[in-house]
Amino acid sequence: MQNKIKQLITDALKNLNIEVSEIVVEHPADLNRGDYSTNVAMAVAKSIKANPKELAEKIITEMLRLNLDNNIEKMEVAGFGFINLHLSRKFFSRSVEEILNEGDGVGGNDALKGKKIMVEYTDPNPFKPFHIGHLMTNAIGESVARILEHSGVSVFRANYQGDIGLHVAKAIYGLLNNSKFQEKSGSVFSQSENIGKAYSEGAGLYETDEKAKKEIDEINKKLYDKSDEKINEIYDWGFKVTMEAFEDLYKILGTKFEFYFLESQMAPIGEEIVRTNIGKAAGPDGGRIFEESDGAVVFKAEKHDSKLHTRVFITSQGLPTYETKELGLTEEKFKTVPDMDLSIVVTANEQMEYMKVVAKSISLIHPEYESKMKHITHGMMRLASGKMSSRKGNVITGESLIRDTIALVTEKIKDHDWDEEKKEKVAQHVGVAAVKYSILKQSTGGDIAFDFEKSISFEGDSGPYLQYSYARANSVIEKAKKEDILPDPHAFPPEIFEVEKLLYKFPEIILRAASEYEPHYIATYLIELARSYNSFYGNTIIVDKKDITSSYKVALTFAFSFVMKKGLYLLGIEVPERM
RNA sequence: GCGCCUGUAGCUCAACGGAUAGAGUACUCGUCUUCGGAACGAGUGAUGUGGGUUCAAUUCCUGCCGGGCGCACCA
Repeated sequence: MQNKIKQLITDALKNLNIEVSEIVVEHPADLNRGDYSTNVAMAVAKSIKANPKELAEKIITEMLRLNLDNNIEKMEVAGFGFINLHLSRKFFSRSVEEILNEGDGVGGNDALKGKKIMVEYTDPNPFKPFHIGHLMTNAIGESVARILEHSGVSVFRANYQGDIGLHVAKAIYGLLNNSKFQEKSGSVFSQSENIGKAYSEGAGLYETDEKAKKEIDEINKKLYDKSDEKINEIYDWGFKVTMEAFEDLYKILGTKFEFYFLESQMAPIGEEIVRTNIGKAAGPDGGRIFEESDGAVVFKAEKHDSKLHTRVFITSQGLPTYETKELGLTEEKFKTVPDMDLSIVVTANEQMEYMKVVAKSISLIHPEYESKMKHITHGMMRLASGKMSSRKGNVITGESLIRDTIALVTEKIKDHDWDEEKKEKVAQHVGVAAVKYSILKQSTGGDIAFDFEKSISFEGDSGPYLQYSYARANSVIEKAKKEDILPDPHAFPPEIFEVEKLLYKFPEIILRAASEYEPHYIATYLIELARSYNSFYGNTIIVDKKDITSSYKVALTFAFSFVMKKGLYLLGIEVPERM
């Protein structure tokens, strides 16, 4: 529709002998102003020395003459010279019909059809707790993946695990130091929780206790060369348990990864790349890629871009750093998926600067990858009471947050007349929705202020509110079935409901979310949509045998439920039929 | 110090350079005869600050003030 309007404006301007380089057609913020608006009159008024309002009138007259389409009801001049277009009743009923025909494919597009994109996200480390940052990364990554898929992309979900390094040694020290953490009788969840505690203890002692620090460094070496039977045994158990616990969580969260990359395996690949590129000249000024400095192998990125800085890739002790592993990972990714169009990595923004340096080094070695790497960063969870730190003991793990929220929902629905299995499922879906929505409702970049009571809401601007609206529409549909009222998009009443003015915008919202990698456009759209449906519901009797337009209202309800279900799916949220 | 990000109602967040800056929450009042009150309706309340560009600036540029992150052998 937008393109049709643009064409109409272009033709009108042509007939008036007015040249415009770019025509902007957008939706007015206020639905009452119209469905589309354009600012062309104001944009060109000055250059052709015309009064914007008069010019707008002229353009409208010309557009009316050219308009043979019955989609546009009327056009008018408003404000300083905006041209507002109102779409016709027929247009809206047709768009409702279209949604009903599309069914599950609603809102989809093939803008990126055939593209292969890998999305790496979540990245929790074995032996460490699954914290809130992982939850944020997971929610954003999963949603971006789904949005891309709905735009025709073949998405490959990847997860990168730090299976080796000092953090593992710290956890193992904690486990050795305190054998109660090695209790193997409980669930995978409680075992991994204990390992998380062991890690915290080890990490704390590493900072404060000289003796412990020495021992941990010792364990770290043994881990690398696998020389200690006992440590190997604990490692194997701990790795398995924490990874299984992550999988349990992924099931609840609705994520399934195709690829798992392990740091320990990326290290030698990256090291090989670094070593073969030491001393090689690169870049316009002939700066080197990697060079030796103080016994370490470094990349002086500032030589290539003044905003970047030097980073160590191989330490003076000969150990590869995270940068090197990332280098190996990137190359491995492009090998794993041949002809990949884009490799996306989602992480917290504290890694932004260092990723730029790594990306620079990669693009010097593989110039063809430069435009195929994309780093999406999100903010940190801020706690009302100050920053989270494991030493202060105020860390809320992502795992416990999810489970606490689900428990809250369970309490809420405990009196429902359902079997336990259904209660558990609904509680999970609603709990996950509450958490995910609170993360996805705002644009990715910024920090999220976290307050359990306030952030995890079930009312108003919340995930459960959206699910509730869906469940409610579902009840309406069931009642219509009982009364034998079939949906009919042609039996429309003269008035146009607000829901309809939002429903047809769904595809363009998805397109925008996909092109900017921003799930929040969908979240804010769904809230607006749910609000309009609830308002419609409150002011209208939808299922009413005496009303000949009832079948249209039922059709509208179907359309709403299709869009809501798909929209929530794109956010990684399931919809319960009842709640 | 340098670089990147950021500053919008009391609080948590929106606004592709456009019109009267939108929601939620909190607070006040109202809706409970239809199909689910996790709801609906109404009210109170905001662009950190000084310049600049533009027909038009929360948005772009710039000075200042405040917050976050990063800046060599951690990840």
